[in-house]
Amino acid sequence: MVRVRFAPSPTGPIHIGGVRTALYNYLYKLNKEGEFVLRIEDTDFSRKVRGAEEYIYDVLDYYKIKVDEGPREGGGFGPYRQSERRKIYNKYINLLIEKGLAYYCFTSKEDLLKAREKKDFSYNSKTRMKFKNSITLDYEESLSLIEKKKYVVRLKVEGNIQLKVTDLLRGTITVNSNNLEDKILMKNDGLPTYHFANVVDDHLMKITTIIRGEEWLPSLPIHKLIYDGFGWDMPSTVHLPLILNPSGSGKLSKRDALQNNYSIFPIKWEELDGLKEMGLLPDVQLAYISQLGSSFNSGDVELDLNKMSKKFNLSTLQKGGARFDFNKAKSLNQKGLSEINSEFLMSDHPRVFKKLKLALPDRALEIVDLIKTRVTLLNDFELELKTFISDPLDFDESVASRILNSVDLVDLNLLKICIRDSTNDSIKNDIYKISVEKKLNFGKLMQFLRLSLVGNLSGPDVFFIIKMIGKNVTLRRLNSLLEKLKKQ
RNA sequence: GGCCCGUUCGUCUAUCGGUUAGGACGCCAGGUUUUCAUCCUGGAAAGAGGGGUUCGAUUCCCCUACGGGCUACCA
Repeated sequence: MVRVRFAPSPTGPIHIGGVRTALYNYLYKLNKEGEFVLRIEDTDFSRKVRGAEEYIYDVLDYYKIKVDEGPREGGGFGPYRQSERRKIYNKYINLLIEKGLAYYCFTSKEDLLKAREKKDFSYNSKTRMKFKNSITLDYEESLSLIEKKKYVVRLKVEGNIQLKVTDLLRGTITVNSNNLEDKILMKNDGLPTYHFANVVDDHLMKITTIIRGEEWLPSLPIHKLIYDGFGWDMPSTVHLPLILNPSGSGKLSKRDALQNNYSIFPIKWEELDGLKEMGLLPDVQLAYISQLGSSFNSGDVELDLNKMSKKFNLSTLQKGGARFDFNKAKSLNQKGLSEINSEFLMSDHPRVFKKLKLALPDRALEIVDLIKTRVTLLNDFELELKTFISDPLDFDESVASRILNSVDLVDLNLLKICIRDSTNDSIKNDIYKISVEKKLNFGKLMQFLRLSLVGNLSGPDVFFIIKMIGKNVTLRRLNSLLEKLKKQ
């Protein structure tokens, strides 16, 4: 049974890098018919942000990623918030200390800071003898310091050992333990650091495959040492390439997004708009994100999670970092919108279509059916739909004068009669007939008609608009423009 | 600085020793259309550099360069 986990820390809104990690874990779980665990890694009290855990759940809900076990769902391996697992960590850290694989360290933060002023300082097998810890101090002294609770627990890393770790994506990596530190496992506040909590939890929660970001790769040897210390098997790991800023310089950042008018967040966080607010469909977001760092969903892009999971395969993963490209996401959105069922679209996004439904309840569906092929973002509907909801407020004057240069205002009045006396199906022919009879430019007549209906020269098919808004409204708009021009 | 991971069109990617190095987005040109958009057709566009190994390297190895990550009592 494959068990995967998504283990974010609630230190702020998760961004699409986190979403991709969640997505790949979820797809892998679906593909292998396994289980998906959500674990909240909240061991850093000072960085904890209110609402961040709710945001994680909101985002998973939004994308329809279903959690099998987690803080809200429960499960047989809880609690699923690390802050609620202190007892467990205490038990296991003691085990490690008893085995002589970890030790108490009494060096203050200040002394540590001082030691770091020396270049290339590392707290390791060579330097640990220079500090106060349960290895250098005698038993009595250590005990009294431990009782004062002013200690951390460090992993005892033996020097000069060639360590081998294997990553499913990156193969075997060899590191000499001289390059490793005696990492802190338990902090002064009695909570574990990431390295320790992570290993203990993944083992206890029976995680079989760890899929996470590449930023964790350097600490893999430390984790390996902890697993070995306990005599536990290490889960398989996959370290995903990072998602980079569009410019390619560095990890995805909020600042870059803000400056370049895109978003790295799924949904609104405080004042920050997410991709949702920018008008991207959730499944399009996911499909796009799925392409960053892998090829399983390129070509005929799959938007459905279940179908996506059928294609998902670890062997399609890429090793190099991938830049985020908002324009490509937009293009995918345009395709997604043109293919989506209009009824679903309207019921999923009621706010976008509220005014239209009010104005033309019987025709809204038909209008959306057409307009959805013309827009890129959900937000574009507002502009495109305006024509069907209300009369244009003003007209492009330069276009009007250009038309009047070649067609007389009196002749333009013929359009009114034409529309009044025609049926929906015959309008086009009738206008064409007039243009021939009166030797008028058909194109110019059309331009004028469009100008009166829309206010400028772009927009959907004129006759579609007329059919939707009806003859009365059409004549009203036509009249309004004619009157306006007559006065000039 | 040290350690680790990477590097194919501008971008996301295909290629698992022999290909005219393929696709997608973007870009350019043309076509369809009453306009804009869509849509269709075509085009320009890539193996970081240098050494090996091999009959043959984008593919395997080494070096260099460049990029990224880590280097907290943060995750």
